[in-house]
Amino acid sequence: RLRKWQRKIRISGATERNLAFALSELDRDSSRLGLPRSVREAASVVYRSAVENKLIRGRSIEGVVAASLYAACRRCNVPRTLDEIAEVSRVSKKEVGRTYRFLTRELNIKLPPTSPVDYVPRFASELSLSGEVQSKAIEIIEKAMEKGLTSGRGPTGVAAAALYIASVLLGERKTQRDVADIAGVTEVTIRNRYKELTEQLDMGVTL
Amino acid sequence: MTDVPIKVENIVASATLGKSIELPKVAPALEGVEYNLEQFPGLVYKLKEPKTAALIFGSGKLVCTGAKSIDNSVKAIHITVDKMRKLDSEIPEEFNIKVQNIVASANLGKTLNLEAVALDLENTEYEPEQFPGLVYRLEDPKVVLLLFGSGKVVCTGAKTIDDAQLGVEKTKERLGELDLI
DNA sequence: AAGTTACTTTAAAAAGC
DNA sequence: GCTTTAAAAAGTAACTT
Repeated sequence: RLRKWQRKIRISGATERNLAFALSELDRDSSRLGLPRSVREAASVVYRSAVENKLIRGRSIEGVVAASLYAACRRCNVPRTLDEIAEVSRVSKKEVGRTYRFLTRELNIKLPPTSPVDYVPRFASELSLSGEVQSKAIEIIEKAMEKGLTSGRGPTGVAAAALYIASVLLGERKTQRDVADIAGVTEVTIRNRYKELTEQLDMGVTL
Repeated sequence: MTDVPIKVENIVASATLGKSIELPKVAPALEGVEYNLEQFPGLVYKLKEPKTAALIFGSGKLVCTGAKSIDNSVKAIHITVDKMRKLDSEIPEEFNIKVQNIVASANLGKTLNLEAVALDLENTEYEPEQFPGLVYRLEDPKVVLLLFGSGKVVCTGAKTIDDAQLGVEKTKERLGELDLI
């Protein structure tokens, strides 16, 4: 009986140690990404439920933490790309994506695909663009979504092109290079989305 | 009358020769064969006609990929095994071949709003940040489809051409039921 | 800016790490 | 899970020219 009791203590000790490690890992990743405490909290909730449902087996704590954070960012509408999550954590993009799918499936978390709209505030502020430009960009994105111009396209590329167009329209022009760097896409992608949006939506050629 | 023509793009088939094989012994019969046993346990032999690639193992099992028809897959396997037999007459003339996977493409004819499909269609995964296609898992037939905004589709996982065809048709039917096409 | 190549996803088998 | 093969879909990336 004593042996059993000792094992229990040892196990719970390990459990607590793992949780402490996971939370410190979460803090590290979150601060590197400049995420608010609310998102960090949401991520810890996802992580804890993953532990409760014994979903850590066969997976690294770092990976589950990274995937929980990725999911929390999406749910809180302040998305980070898999590349950004992979950069700050010590988990590969592939592993984060795979663990994310596993967690959402096992925990019945259904998140709609990331909307380009959710990237607008962050990109705009990093580019020092006004609220008017942000509103215009969001308006462009919503029209694009209605016309099915976003199916299959990367959300960051769509957000970047919309911001670029809005910045030109409202006289706060930014270069494609600056927008591309902030959004983490290439200028070619911005150009492709830009052409598609200006041609298939209203907008006269504003180049 | 859904009648969506599908195009078989790739066939994966395996064969069991029924006798273990000394890879170094038969390798000389296969021109251009590649083998890095440290990297992968099988020989890699690429045939030009039918354009296929075969993976040959010491256990006497073989995998053939790349054929665009079952006939060509079977043909490629026989051509490859016949060459091997020139250096190992013990290899039987007859052996079993099994189609393991069929990849086919098709066009549904109408564009799809993937975000809408993702919301209403069951068993889907759609992550445009990673891949432009929406993944749809059908249970019967047990195949997986990749749906694109253009209306083009890829069906994989089928063991028979009929299942690939049925998979595409059921998908189109389901999309119609949900008013997504 | 156009072209080319290449990687993302899906399935499946093989032998072994 | 990984390694290796082939092939399509469409988007994006990285090099060349």
